[in-house]
Parts: sequence; C-alpha cells; structure tokens
Amino acid sequence: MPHDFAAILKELHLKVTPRRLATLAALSTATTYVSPEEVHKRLQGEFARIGLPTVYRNLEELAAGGVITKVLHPNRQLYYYFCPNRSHHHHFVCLACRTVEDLECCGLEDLEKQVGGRVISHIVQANGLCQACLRAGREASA
Amino acid sequence: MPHDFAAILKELHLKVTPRRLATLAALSTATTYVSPEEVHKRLQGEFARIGLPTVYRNLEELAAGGVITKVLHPNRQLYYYFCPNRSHHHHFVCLACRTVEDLECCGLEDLEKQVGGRVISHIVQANGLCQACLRAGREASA
DNA sequence: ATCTCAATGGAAACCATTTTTATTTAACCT
DNA sequence: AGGTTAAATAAAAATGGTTTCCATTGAGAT
Repeated sequence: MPHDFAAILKELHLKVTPRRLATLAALSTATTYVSPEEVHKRLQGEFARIGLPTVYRNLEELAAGGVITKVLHPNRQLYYYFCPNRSHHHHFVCLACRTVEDLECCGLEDLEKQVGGRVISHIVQANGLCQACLRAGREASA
Repeated sequence: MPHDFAAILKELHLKVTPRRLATLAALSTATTYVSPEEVHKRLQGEFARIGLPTVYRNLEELAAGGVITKVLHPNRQLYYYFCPNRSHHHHFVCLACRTVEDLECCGLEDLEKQVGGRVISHIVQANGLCQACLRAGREASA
C-alpha cells in the first residue's frame, strides 16, 4: 500500500505542502540514506525554485516527528532515511553503498532504568560494510 | 594511582609531547565532557602558544586510540570525555551539567551477529538530564 | 650531537548548516 | 468561493566548528 504522506503531515501538525510531499516521496523511494544536499538536487527536478534551507528545515521536522530517521555518519554529516519499519529498532548502515539494515531493538531501554535522571534521546547505530560491499571489496567512503 | 599518560601515548605510537600530556591531564581531571574549544582555553593557561588545530588533532588521535571517548551532542558539536572505566560500556550524558554516567554494555554486540557484513564502529549513547539537574529544574542547554 | 619524521602554530579555507527577512501559500472560517 | 492568518518558503548572507596548508619546531633514535 502506498504511504499517505498527507495524512502523516497532518498528524504532525505540519501543513501539507508540495515540497514536503515531494520530500517524503523522495525519501521513501530512495533505497539508501541520503544527504540534504541530495534531496535538494532531486527536488530541483520537480520545482523550479527550491531552497536548501527549506530542505534542511523539512527534514529536521520530519525527523523530529519520527517519520524519518537520522543517520549519523562518521564523517559528521547528517543523512536521512525513510524506514518503513514502524516498530522501535535501530540501524546498521553501510558506509560504502549507504544501504540500511534494521537491527532488532537492543537492551538500551532496560539500561535506561540504570539512569537516575530522565533520558531525552538515545542513539544506537552500527556502521560498517554490508555483505555485498564486503564481498565486492568496496571501501567505506565519505 | 595516577595515570601514566606517557605510557599511554607510547602505546598508541604517539610522541610524548607536553601538549598531549597536558591534554590528557586536562581531560582526566575534568568532571564533565568538554569541547575542543574548552580544552584549548585551558591549555592556554599552560602554554604561551597553543593552536586550536593541535587540540583538535590530538583529541581526535586520542579518541581513535580509545583513550578518550567522543560525546555526540544533539547540538551536533563534538565533545570529549576521559572515562577511567576501561571495560566496554557506553554513556548517559547530562545535557545540562555535562556529567557522564556509565551504562553497562547493552546487547549491541549480539545484534552485530545479525549483520551480514562487517561492523566498523558503533554508537550507543543516551542523552538527558541527570537526577541532580532534574531535581534542580535545570534545562538541557546547547 | 645529529638526523629524521612527527608534531605544531598560524592563517586561511572549508562547507555543512542556520539565520534573516521579505514574500508566498496552505488552512481555516465564514 | 473569498478573506484572513499564521505557517512555509526563497534567496542571500552569515555562521562557526573543523580542517587544510605549509613553514617551523621538537621528540626520539642512532
């Protein structure tokens, strides 16, 4: 079934704009995690005018709403990934081909009980080379 | 027992320089995670000339060697922390007072077996407010 | 003491990301 | 449909943490 992006946006109390719909469409059809710059490039094929700050803002809002996931790359750039898996889990990301594999939720939630205070956010991510890239001898790239 | 910083540096095949020793001393006496900028400021009290790139380089090398830990702040800046706990574990960091609590190792290592490829690195970190800051009503700060 | 390569300072570059401000547009209410 | 309002956007510029470059200095081995 296709995703109802308009409904998703409404649920987040975000206005349903063509740019946001196109952003979601671009993310959801990508097979890898993508950079804001790349999203911007792709949207330039659809809109005569599309500003980079808009892309950054929308990606950030969508990530804050939990619709898309941030990928923290070792190169310190931020990437985004639309993960159809709606249950709580984390990711293994390939540093060569940028594909993403789901990792079933680890015990961090239990660990949070160790914490005396309040956990606001947590990051769990594994980086490496997927099997295909490993076999092909590809290298991690920036 | 005091840390033998010179020995640590030698083990990493890094030259034992006054700046590196002072960097380690600064990190190890800090009670919180600190920014490169802050390390630089502190070293300026010890050295007439100390360049910011040197601080960045040394912190990066020490982190690569596993002597200090990177803290990935939600504000996207990088901080460093000298953790005396030498066993594998992760951290809960307070976004208000910058203190760090150890989290006993979660199951990510097991999860890595799910991965078909090779895991090069992983991040596990919880962010929030420690109990003291929670009680004091302090807020997460940039 | 000398030699060699790593370490360093300073200035400049880099560049992803954010801010600013004026303009446009979606949403909501008649 | 038309009017209203606050959100969304574009464009340009600024921001600022981080890195690069290169000449100089210094640590460690012989």
